[in-house]
Amino acid sequence: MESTKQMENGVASIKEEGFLSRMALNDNKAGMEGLDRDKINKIIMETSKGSKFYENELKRDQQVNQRITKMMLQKARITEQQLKKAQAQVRSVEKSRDLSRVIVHVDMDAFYAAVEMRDCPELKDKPMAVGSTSMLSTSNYHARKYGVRAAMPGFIAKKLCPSLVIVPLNFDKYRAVSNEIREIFADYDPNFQPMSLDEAYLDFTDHLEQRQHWPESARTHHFRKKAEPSQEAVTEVRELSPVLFEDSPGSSPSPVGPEGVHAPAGDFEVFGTSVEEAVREMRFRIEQKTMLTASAGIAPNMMLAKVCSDKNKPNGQYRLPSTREAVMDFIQNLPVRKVCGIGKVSEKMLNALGISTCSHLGQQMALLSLLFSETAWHHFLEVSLGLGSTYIPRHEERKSMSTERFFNNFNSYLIV
DNA sequence: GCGGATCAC
DNA sequence: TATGGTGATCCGC
Repeated sequence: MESTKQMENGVASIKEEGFLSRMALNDNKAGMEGLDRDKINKIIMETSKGSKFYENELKRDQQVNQRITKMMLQKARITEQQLKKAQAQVRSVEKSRDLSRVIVHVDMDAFYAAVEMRDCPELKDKPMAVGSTSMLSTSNYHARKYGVRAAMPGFIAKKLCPSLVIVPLNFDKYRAVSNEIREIFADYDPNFQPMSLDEAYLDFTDHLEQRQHWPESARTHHFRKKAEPSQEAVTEVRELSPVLFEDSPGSSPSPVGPEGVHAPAGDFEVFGTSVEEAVREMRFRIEQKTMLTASAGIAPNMMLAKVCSDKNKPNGQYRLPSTREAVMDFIQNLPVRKVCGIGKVSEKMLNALGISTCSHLGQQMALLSLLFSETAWHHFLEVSLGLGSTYIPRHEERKSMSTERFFNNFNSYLIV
């Protein structure tokens, strides 16, 4: 489904079919819809050709191709016994499904770029990226329209978008903002797990239980006040927030439901007691405190929450209901590449077997048990069933995670 | 165990 | 001119 058309365009005289999957623009992330990928990839390839980097990538791609060839040879035989074993495992893993937790993944929108835009309003209208001529960390929406994105070298980005402004990294500033948002995270889950400066997993379960008994006053939050409060304070403040994307979906409109959720009437807003309201409240507080927006995903486990947080990015949220049906529906057409832990190489190997979505994964478990390691296979199995971790380790526990995982895996062997 | 590969940020 | 730096895990030796 990928690059044959591009190859015909003479982008490269490379025999290897999938080399572009390594080099080319990665549209796995948000904000890349509807741009001229062929043209962008052509520039990327032409600029890269002949460089040390290019040769190295070529070599590594050939190694992957060898792995695939080897794998295809093994594909030949599959025993009845292996098929039975696969089915037994599916049943035992299914029994471990836990839908009782509410896991949230939060992710700041274009974090570094958004911080720089906030602090330098002239940048708002310009295509801009944070990093250097060698490497960009992130870019704003305007730059993304040109194909400029994270992990792209700045000098290639300049070819794609000559007017691009590159702002150097300002880690102290990002750390300070990160501390601000982490204070808010802690109100919802004191054991939240930060993944980086701008991203975290939270377990909302306990918060939600308490929240049911909270009075409105505890769920009321104010808009940021200006130093000299004018009548237009609220709207003025809203304009301060950096506009990241033109087609931002925005927060899901607060449903005026049985809880009586109201649109903001004055300089404050009352949030309801549902998960969605709690997460909306958290994002509201982040925006009021930092003038930056965040996106969030709500799901019964970490793997799903992460995928969900990408769904309505930027400045949006998505909730996946905690039922087996909803989860399986959601998984059905989900590309395997979207799943945390499945990267470029795994994707390419799975594609070689005709597997591109999670439902394909489920259909091919017997085959995969023959071609992949026990741990990789087990991971694929969980993904195909929409399973993931429901336990978020606290900071201190992270170091002992390796033994933790060992025991979990070990136990699942014993069950079979 | 150790080095190489993969993955995520 | 020029394609990150780091930490974690897994795999095969």
